[in-house]
Amino acid sequence: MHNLITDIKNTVSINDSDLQRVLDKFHKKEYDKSDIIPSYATVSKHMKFIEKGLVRVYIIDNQAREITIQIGIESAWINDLYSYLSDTTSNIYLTVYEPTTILQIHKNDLEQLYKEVPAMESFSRIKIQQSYTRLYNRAFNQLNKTAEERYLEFRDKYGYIEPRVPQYIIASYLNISPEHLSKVRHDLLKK
Amino acid sequence: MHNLITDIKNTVSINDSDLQRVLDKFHKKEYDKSDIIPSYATVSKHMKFIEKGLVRVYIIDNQAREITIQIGIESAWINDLYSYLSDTTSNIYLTVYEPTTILQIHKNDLEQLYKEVPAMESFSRIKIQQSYTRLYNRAFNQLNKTAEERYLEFRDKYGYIEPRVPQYIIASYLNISPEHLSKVRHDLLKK
DNA sequence: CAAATTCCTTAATCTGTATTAAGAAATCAC
DNA sequence: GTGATTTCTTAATACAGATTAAGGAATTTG
Repeated sequence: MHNLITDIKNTVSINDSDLQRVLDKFHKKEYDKSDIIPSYATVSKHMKFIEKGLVRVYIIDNQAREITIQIGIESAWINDLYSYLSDTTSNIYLTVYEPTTILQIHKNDLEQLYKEVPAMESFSRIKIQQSYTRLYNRAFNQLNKTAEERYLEFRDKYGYIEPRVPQYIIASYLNISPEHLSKVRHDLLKK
Repeated sequence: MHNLITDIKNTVSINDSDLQRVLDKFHKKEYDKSDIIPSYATVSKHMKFIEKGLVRVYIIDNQAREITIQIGIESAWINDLYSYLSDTTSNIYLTVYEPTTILQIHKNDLEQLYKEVPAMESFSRIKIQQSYTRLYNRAFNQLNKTAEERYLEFRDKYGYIEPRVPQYIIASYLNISPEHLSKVRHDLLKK
């Protein structure tokens, strides 16, 4: 649980006994490459932390195209926060691209912890804020950028993820066709 | 403060003395049509509630185009939540389209209230969650829709706002050119 | 290691929406 | 109410990126 402990300690200050109480509520789940983590059509009831591995979060739009929302690796939280927060059915798919260890906590347990360990209420608020700001950046900073600019920004921020997933998944994260990403990369080489 | 009281009571349960304590921390600001509410290049320190009126929230992109993020009317919260949450300088402009009454609370006062009035911590969490889900919907549900579909969805959800602002502002909210919105509307009439 | 499958590239064509331009309609200010 | 300003419409042209198609490269599987 090394990465989880680091993540909590980096986010809030918490003493060791409280931390232990929190960790006790997490459950480990192991997945293999190509596994699907159940999410679609269910109501999300867990906050999920990637202790190790790589998971893609995506939706399928009304033209049957996959749009990648997040490519999560070690120390990322993945979840359909929308479903989790609003108790609605999830539209999100989660698939595993590397052997992956998930540590997850049930919403009920987390909400119980808010009462027992005040730092955790803070923790959740901060995590939701981070999700908000990340989504905001993605939605608006990329609204006025070309495919090439978006790709360069992605490489800049998340370049270390690039070699770990097929290129068409990067394309679907950038919301461009795989063919166009291929062209963008080709054109960049000539510059 | 009628709309604010209603909004708080609709969001959390709170007794009258606590409510009064909360209301005491809000300050009233009046603006006229065409006024600019200071925001750009400052760090947002207030949660702002529109008691009455209409305010447009927008950014200016790197091609000097305005992109409308939110068109807020009575009972809407408007803010650069990104700036407010992350203590960074705001990129957002706020302009007033009708005589407007804003009720605002300072971040310090609100955080103080979290300690004195627990319902307010809940209140903030719920409001941030709502912002998140709204942004999510806008970012992803509209990603795979044509301009026409987005316009129809807008009219469906926020049609009552349409007559209160110029059409080119709706266009910039939908992220299309005013000319194209004009065409979309024209084509819809023929259907 | 061969065959199958998945992934990537190239190139031609197509499409939705932007841009430019200009005039018409509506609204505002004196 | 008239002129000035703002907003909306129409239409021609331009362009970023999608789609389609097909072949090549890489990776996986038996």
